Amino acid sequence: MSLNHHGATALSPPARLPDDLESTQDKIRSVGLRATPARLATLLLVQQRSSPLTHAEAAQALAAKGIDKATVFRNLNDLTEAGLLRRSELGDHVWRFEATGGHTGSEDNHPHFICIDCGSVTCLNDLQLTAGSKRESEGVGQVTEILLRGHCNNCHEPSC
Amino acid sequence: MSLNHHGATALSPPARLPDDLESTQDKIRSVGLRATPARLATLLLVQQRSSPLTHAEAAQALAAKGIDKATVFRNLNDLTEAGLLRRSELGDHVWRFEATGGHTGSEDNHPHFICIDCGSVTCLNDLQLTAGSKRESEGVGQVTEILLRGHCNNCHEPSC
DNA sequence: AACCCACTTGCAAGTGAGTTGCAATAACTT
DNA sequence: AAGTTATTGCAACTCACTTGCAAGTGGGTT
Repeated sequence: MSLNHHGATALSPPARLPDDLESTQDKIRSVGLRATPARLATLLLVQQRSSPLTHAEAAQALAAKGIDKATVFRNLNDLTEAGLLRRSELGDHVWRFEATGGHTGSEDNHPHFICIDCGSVTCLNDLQLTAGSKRESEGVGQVTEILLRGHCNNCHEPSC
Repeated sequence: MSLNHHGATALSPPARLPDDLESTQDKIRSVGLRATPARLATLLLVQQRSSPLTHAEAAQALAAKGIDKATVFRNLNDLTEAGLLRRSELGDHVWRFEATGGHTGSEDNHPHFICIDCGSVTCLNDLQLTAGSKRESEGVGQVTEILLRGHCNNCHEPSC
C-alpha cells in the first residue's frame, strides 16, 4: 500500500542493508538452515548490534517475541556453526556472538584482536609471527588461530 | 645440618628452587595469607606444573589429599588475588591457573598455545610478532595477551 | 493448494563449573 | 597455653548453558 507513495519506486531496488529482512532470510537459507521466525529474529538482532551480544542479552531481547531461551541458544550456535556468526569469549566466561560477513569461517582465517572491555573484535589481516616464533609454535602443534586480547583504543582512553 | 657438608657453603645461599617447600610457605605468608596445608599443597601443585592447570585438575589432584574442591577453588582465587598465581581463560570457558614469579601479575605474561582437540595448554615464552605486526596491533589497542589455537602434536598425528 | 516429514521449537529437567553460608577447625599472635 | 580470626569441609545453591522429547512448521514435492 504505502510502497509507491512517492511515485518513483518501482525501478530502483532498495539499497539492501546487510540486515535487510529478505537478504537475511536468504543468508540463512544459503547455509542450509530454515528461515524460521525465531532464527530470523535472532540473526537480525545480532546483525543490528554493533558489538557482540551475549546469549543472555539475546534471549532476553527475544523473549519479548515469545522465543524460548533454549531456542535462542540453539540458533546462536547453529548460525555460528554455519558461519554467519562468530562466537567469542572475552575472559568473563560468557559467550558473545557477533555477525560475520556471511562467508564461512575457515577460509578468511586471520588473526583477531578482541577487546576485553567492550568485546569488539578487530580483524588483523597482516599480523604475523617472527620466523623463529613460527618455528617455536610449529614445534608445539599446527596453529589454526591467532587471537590477541587487550584493551581497544576506545576503551583504553583514560576517559573511558 | 647438611648445610655445610661441602665445607664451602656458608657464603652462597642455597639455590632455592622456586617450588621449594619452605620458600613456598614464605611466599604465602608474605602476601598475608596463612600457610595452611591445603594452601601449600595447592600452590606447590601449580608451581610444579609446567602448563596452566584447570580448577578441575587441581581439585582432582588435591582430592587425593582430602582437600575439598571449594577449598581448592578458594585458594586458587586467593592466591591469584595475592599475585602468586595468574588466572587465564583460553577460550574454552575454563579458568586455568599458573604460577607467577611471585610479583604481582602482569609482568611475566607469555603467550599460550591451546589444543582445540585435547585442551592441553603450552606456554610459549619466546613467541613474538614481527615488528610490523606489533605496530598493526598497537594501532588497534593495547595487547595484553596472545593466544594461539590449533592441534597439538599429540592430537595432530594421523594415528590420533 | 495440499501434503509431508525432517528440521525446529517450547518446555522442563539436567549438567557442570564455580560460589556461598555456616559451623567446626586450625594458624598465627600475645 | 589461650585467644582471635582466617580457613576448611560440607552441602546447597547459582548461573550459563544443554538436552530430551512431543508438538509444530518451513519449504520442497505432488
